[in-house]
Amino acid sequence: MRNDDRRERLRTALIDAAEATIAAEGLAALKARDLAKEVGCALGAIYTAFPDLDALILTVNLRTLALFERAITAVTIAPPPTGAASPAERAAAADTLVRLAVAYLHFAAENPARWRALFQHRITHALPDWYLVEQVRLFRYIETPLQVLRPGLGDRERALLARSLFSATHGLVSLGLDEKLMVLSEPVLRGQIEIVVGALGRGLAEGG
Amino acid sequence: MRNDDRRERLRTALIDAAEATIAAEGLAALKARDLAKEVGCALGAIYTAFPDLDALILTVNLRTLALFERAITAVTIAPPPTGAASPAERAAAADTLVRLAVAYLHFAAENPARWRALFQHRITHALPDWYLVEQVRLFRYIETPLQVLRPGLGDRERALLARSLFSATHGLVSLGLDEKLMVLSEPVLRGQIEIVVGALGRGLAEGG
DNA sequence: CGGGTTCGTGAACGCTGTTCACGAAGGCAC
DNA sequence: GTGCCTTCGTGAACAGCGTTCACGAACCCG
Repeated sequence: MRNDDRRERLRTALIDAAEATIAAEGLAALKARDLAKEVGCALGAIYTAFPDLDALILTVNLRTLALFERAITAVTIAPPPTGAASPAERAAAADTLVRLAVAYLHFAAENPARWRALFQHRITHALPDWYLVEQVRLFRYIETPLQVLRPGLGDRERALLARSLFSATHGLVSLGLDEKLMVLSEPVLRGQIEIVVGALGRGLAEGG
Repeated sequence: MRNDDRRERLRTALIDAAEATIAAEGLAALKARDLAKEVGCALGAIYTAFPDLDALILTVNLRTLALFERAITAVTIAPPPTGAASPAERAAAADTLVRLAVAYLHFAAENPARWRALFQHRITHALPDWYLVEQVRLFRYIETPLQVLRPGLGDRERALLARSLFSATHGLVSLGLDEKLMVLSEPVLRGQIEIVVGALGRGLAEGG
């Protein structure tokens, strides 16, 4: 249908424009009227492509997650071989955790507005499934080295610990870059992450 | 002066009403018109007592910080004696870090709306000095056990590490309680905090 | 009691996201 | 091609927000 084509064109045009605005000026600068003007459609047309601006923002955030994944695939390790890991393999796994955390910091520092939109955005409705699936998938990057470091953990415990490790790292990056509590330069913050995540890896490896 | 008295009455009435609203319904429910109706003043009168709602919110947040301090004084340890700490003292310091983190979680879980207002609030202007001073003061609760655990650290490094430890804990609590990433019950989250902060303490104590 | 100053008042402003009656445009039967 | 029906974008309008400001009341002082 010609109509569906136009709808799809409008959708992508809106996503592109919203992404550009968020990346350049932040989530707070995203206004419905500006958006309509940029893509050359009427104000109400936005709401034929998305139920509300929240849904549009969520779609932009999905793109950000895809961008982020491309940034961390470089520091990933292979899935663990069956059987006990050697001390060297354990050390490599701990090191991967640190590299992942540093990669997270680096992405946040390089794409501050995009990255902030991921969390600054306050949800009213429940998150859609396709967004949650993406989150779960990304956590595997943490679970893999964790499986080497703590092979005794069950699937649920490992998934939970992976989320906790991410949360801790996110706290470091979030408060370190945001001007609310402190503003740290990226090198200083990287040092802190290496210290904290490094200590975490050591502590997790030794503590039973 | 009679006028100054009324201004002061208005100020405290506004803070009280704002605090009650934030505690009961969250920061998003705080509206200028509702506030004026509750304290029985005109809409414009709010702006004779505070430059804008942000300043009022910040004052409420200061009260929250005071509340929080009362909640953590119970788990504090005495300032470290000069000289090297015994292994038992080091273990006690590591344990204090865990207890502080758990106390932070507990406070956040008990006062969710108040606590969220501390961070949900997006700043436009720079934070006022009296607010920053309060923040610095509260960080000493973390720095004290840290000084026992890592006596070799300089003042700046210790202050930085204290902020990093707080940031990591805040990440755990923030993402664990907020429904964005996951919703964990307080006991489960407490377990995660004990695991992560415990591992952090061990890793920091051993790693030079 | 008059005159000057100070202060609260609330209608109004500018901005927001979202809606909806309307008119234009597309598709279809004849 | 023509008439009709449906379908869809349009943008004025709505409800709500924080903030402002001319105005009138209330106060202080001589």
